[in-house]
Amino acid sequence: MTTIHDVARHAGVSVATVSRVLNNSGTVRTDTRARVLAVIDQLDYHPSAMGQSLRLNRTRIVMVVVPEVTNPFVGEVVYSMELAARSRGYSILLHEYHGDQLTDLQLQQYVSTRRIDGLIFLTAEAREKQFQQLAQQLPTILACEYVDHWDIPSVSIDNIAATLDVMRYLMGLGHTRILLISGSAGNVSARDRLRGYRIAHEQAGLPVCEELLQEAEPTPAAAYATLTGAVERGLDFTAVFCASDVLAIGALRALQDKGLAVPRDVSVVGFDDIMFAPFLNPALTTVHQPAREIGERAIAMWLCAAEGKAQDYPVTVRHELRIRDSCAVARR
Amino acid sequence: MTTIHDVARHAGVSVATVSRVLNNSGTVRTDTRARVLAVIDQLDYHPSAMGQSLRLNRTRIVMVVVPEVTNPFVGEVVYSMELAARSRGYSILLHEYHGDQLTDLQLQQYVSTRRIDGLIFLTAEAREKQFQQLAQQLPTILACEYVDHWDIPSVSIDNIAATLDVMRYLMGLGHTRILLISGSAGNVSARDRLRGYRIAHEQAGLPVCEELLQEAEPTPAAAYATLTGAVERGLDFTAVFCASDVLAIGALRALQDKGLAVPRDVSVVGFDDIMFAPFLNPALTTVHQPAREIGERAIAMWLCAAEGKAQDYPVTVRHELRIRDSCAVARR
DNA sequence: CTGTTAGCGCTTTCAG
DNA sequence: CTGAAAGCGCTAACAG
Repeated sequence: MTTIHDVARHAGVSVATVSRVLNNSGTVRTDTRARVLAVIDQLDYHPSAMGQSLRLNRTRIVMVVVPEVTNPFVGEVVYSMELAARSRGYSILLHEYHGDQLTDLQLQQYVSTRRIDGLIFLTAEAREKQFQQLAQQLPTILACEYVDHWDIPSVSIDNIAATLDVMRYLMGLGHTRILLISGSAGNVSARDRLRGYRIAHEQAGLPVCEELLQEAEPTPAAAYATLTGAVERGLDFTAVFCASDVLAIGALRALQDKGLAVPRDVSVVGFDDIMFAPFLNPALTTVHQPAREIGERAIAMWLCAAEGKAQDYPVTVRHELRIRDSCAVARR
Repeated sequence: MTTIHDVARHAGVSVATVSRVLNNSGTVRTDTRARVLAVIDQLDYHPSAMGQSLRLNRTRIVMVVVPEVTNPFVGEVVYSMELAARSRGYSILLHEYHGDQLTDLQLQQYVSTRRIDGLIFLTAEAREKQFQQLAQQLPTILACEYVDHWDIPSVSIDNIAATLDVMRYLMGLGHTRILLISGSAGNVSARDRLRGYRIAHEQAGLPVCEELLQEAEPTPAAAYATLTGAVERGLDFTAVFCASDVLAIGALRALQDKGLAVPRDVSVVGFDDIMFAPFLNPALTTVHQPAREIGERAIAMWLCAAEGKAQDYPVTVRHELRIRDSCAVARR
């Protein structure tokens, strides 16, 4: 392993000088610099990240805390974060989070041992307290969600407005009994989508029927089970609004298996617009979230926060209801 | 920031002693240990990861190189790797790889600057040379793929056997003109699936019709375009075998949009068995890969390699053809 | 059983 | 413009 000392010795200069040419800091005579550069090249020298980290007290690693990489929407956001971070010399440490205490502890460990320079949360989850505590210790950004009473930089769509778009669209088609399948309640997005659901009913002067509010684990299988159960119980509804496309895929199938045609008998709307949405059968009407943009903005905002610069937040990016083939006029 | 020196001072011992109790190394008198532990607790001391890294020359970070986190199958593998790694005190640094020179360079940088302890490749891609070079420098595992002429620990299903299963199933249903949509050619899995395709034809005494061999980017949209084009050109086939479920989703839709019913007119088979496969319409017949198991085994194997222990490889895990509703007897 | 000490590889102040 | 030296936080060899 060749170190800065080897380079210094071979070039006949001190390590300080090598460091200067490495970092373009201080002043180095042109010919000295050339000599050092030549040796660096010849020895194929690369400065040790650990040495630098210890000295500078930063790792150039930011941890991305996600609820489920397996969800293509999350994957897309993480993907763009990785590219954006890398292009700025940072790396992404991936961390799955499912709201358990052990993970809380592990997260705090990462922070305490200074293994990471900062955090980006893709989920604010139920454990807001824990997250707030972490956010106090390191630069932190919230992506995909927004929490009113928490003063932290965030980038997301307006989840409530998006839900209202969906609800108004559905109500415009004559639907009044809309089944909501949301993710677990701790999730802010789920909360916002529920909130939007209620507001829409209020605005339309319609009562919210609590039995139409269903929760499911974030898998198609769970949504399938939930919806199958609802149909079997004879629950009365003409449309289903799923808090994510992942859920919608299970919902679509459950309805079809129960002999209900989509959209003829029941309309279905998803959320996220994952890459599969337009190719489902029927093509899924859903809320498009600019995943790539969210990822890139989150990284940019994190960098900004890490440099201690002031910035405006929350940042709200544009969503869009993509109308495809899974909704029709209510027949009842 | 509290350091080991603070702890030592407060406990009235030397840093060596603190280090000993921290690492359970050497011998420490019970009461001394208790005193040190108390101070650690009181000061809420956590050893600096950077200090340890520099000293021990390891980061406890392993880089996972993936072709596309956005693919749910890949997501699932990465997910299980993250959990498995974490439970052993390691973290996952995510790195998207698309076969470009810049990324090759960045990967080498990570290795040269000793930012990571090792590598796990989810793709062997075209750039085998580059990967082999990296593998020489750090403990490396290949997951999901197997390369005959490359002596490296790997864990994967038997891609050729799996393809043969698919082909025999399809041929058993009377299909002789089977369209193959594979990912980009550099990909080993794609190569194996193509190889299996050819072997099956040979065994059946059927000629391989080159025009039935199609390539597509790994997105449903690309598969959709490819297949739509094939149908429009009047290409004659009764079944489509997709090298991944992601492709199959696009294929399914393309056929339906062209007025071809699946499976009545055309049969479709996917690969991977992502969580959406059973919920598609029709439910997709596909090859199940044990994603979780692959991820866990890969981490275990990496650890083994990192400790310099000998191990048997390649490890072949079980695949399974999951027959669902997207295939039927050929009508021509 | 415990302390002293020498680094791991790097950056940066301070002198010159 | 350059070098000497201190020190980031830690572990481990060595001495006692």
